[in-house]
Amino acid sequence: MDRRRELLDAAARVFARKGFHSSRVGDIAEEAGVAHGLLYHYFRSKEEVLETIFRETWGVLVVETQRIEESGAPLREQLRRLARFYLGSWLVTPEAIRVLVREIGRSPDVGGRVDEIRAVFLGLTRMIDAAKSRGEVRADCDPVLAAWIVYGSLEEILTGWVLGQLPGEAEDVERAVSTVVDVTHAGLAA
Amino acid sequence: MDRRRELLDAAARVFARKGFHSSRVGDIAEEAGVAHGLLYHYFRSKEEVLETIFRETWGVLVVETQRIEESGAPLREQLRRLARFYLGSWLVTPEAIRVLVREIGRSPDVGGRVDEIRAVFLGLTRMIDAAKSRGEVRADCDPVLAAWIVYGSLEEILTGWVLGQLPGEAEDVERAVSTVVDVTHAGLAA
Amino acid sequence: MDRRRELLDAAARVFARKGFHSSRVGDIAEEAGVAHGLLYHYFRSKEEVLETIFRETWGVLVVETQRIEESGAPLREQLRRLARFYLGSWLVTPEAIRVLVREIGRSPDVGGRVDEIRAVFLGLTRMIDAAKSRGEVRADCDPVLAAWIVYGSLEEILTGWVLGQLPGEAEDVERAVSTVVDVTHAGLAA
Amino acid sequence: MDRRRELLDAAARVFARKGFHSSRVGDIAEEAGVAHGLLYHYFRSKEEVLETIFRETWGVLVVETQRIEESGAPLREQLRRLARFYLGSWLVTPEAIRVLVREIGRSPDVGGRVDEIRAVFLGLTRMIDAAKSRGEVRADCDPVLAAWIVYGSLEEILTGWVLGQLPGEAEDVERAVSTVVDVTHAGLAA
DNA sequence: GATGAATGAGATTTCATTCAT
DNA sequence: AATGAATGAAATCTCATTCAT
Repeated sequence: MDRRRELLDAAARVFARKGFHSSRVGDIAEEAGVAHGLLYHYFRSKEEVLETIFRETWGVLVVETQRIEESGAPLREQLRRLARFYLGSWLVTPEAIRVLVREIGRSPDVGGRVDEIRAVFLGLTRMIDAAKSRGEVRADCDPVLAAWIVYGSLEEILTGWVLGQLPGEAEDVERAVSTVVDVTHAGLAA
Repeated sequence: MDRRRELLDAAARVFARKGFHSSRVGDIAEEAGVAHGLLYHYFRSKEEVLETIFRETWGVLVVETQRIEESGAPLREQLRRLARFYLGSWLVTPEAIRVLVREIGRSPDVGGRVDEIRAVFLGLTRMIDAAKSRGEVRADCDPVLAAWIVYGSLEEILTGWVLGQLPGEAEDVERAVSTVVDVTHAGLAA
Repeated sequence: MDRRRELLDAAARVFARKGFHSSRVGDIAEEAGVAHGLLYHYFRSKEEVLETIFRETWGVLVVETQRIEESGAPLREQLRRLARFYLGSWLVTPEAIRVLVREIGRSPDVGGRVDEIRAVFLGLTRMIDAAKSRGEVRADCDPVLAAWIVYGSLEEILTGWVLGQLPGEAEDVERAVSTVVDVTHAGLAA
Repeated sequence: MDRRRELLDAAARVFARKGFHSSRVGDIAEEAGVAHGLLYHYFRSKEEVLETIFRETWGVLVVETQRIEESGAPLREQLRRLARFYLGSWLVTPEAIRVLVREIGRSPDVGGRVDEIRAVFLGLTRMIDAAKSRGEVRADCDPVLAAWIVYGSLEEILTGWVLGQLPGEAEDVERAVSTVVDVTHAGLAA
């Protein structure tokens, strides 16, 4: 009954399947089982649909990253929570994640989104920097590069799932969380 | 005088600037200083141009990965050479890298490209596995996931440069190589 | 208000005027007073428009031929009805006739159309053959060749009208019917 | 060695196979085994190639028709010679014939060719009219329509061969000649 | 004569978006 | 709210023709 919601979910599925540019507005409407004109009651454009998916999905991530940062837990614990949240979302909303991975941050017009993406990176960087101050991280480690490495590890595994190159069942997710945390933490640790 | 080459380079520049989908065939031709019809003398379609850029750029990476694998050097050394080659390509052919980073996995038919990508992953996986046999890597470490983590770290840093979010001058590249090698090797090491 | 119909009729007029290959999709749309994009709402391609005109026009001829065959009337009567229907269509839908006469066998894929054409030929052949059994037709006459001759006579006269080489007013049509029937029937008769 | 000849023959074959509009200049050149640019040494345009084939092939027909007319032979004999020449050419230059049948007289721009086509019709009409004066043809028979009927019979049989719908071996040709002559002569005879 | 790279007008087709119903 | 016919800008691709070599 919430047509807006249905359209968003349908769009996520379609974008996930074919990519944003190759997805027609008609495909989304068909997936949602409505006439394509209806999409324009709820969104100004196809672009806005993507934008909305991005903000909804990414927004949650931003909030959670902040929460983790503010917890002040040890880095290893923070990494675990971040990895669990990020990779775990694959099980909850795989399509939205797929869209994020494929379309966002790679698109030539990241434009308006860049700040929100940066927020996550900054949070992660600050976590690592703080851990460094606490002596949990090697002194010669650049927190900025480290943040990119951690994030890249997470994103690549998501990509593997997205592209069907890595097994992405529930137990695989748990194993991936452990591995990423083990490797990155050991890699950064003093 | 090698018009095919000129068109390919022009296309890389244009794709890098505006993305594949937003680039018109006319843009490529204009960049190359020829009539757009000529592009169809050398390529069957705009898609084939992208495909060619992809194969060319990725091809050298495949070859180099093989070479590194066959060298049988210690894992740390192998990682260093891989990181140096991969990240170093940013200084050599930034446009092609930009195109690769942006377009891989965004077109509806990643299909054709996946095989060559997989070749690199398999090589990396085998390197880590071999190192594990030699006792250089922790026993509880899954080489497949580890390969994805290493690759993800590299690609994310490239993405940072592509998006202008990370400084990507020559000295930054060298530092990035060191950091990635330090972190991933320490993360994997026994 | 039946836009599909309007487009079909407009296309017939345009094709009749300039031939299929020289007609642009825009010409058809303009003739129908709509935007050219609308044509693709109703047809998959310009080719499909021609195909549809062909099938519609030829379809009634197939049906009528069958009806005439099943009537079991004497050959002369059958020839008269066939000629009247076939040549008479020049007065009813001259544009469609023009298109048929001009385009049949000129496009690279006559293939799809050949079956329906054959149906008429087979019907005509069977009529002549049956008449032969009844002793109305000379024993040494090959019904297949005879059918081609009859059909050729009809089509050539239509061609004459299409090309403006033969007068094609209502009374000319009636005279043509008589002449074709007289000549072919006398030619075949025992 | 006569490149011009080779190109003309190649063009006839290609036009016959795919129709004039669907034939590319490159197809003709490839068929002739030369570079496509060479065609423009011998002909001003693709159109001129068709024009040339038309004139060469049709020219012979015009001359022969005249000769037959001037022979003053009985109508039956004239019809036989005409049919033999016209249908017989299928065995000699089937491609050229195919082109004539498919492209000429049906094309929306018969323009310049109309006079030469008319010449054959006029000749045939005069033959029938003369025969009528000699009492060989029914008094109520319109020679103009009769000429179109005769010509249509011949052309349709050629079309049958062209489209592969009628068997067109040497003996079939002879049979077709007899049948057409028998039918049309009996049809016209007093 | 012979080649084929180069041109560019022009045609088809797609598809996001609008809007009357 | 919901529909889908209608629009038209824009993009890809084709191919006859030219011309330097």
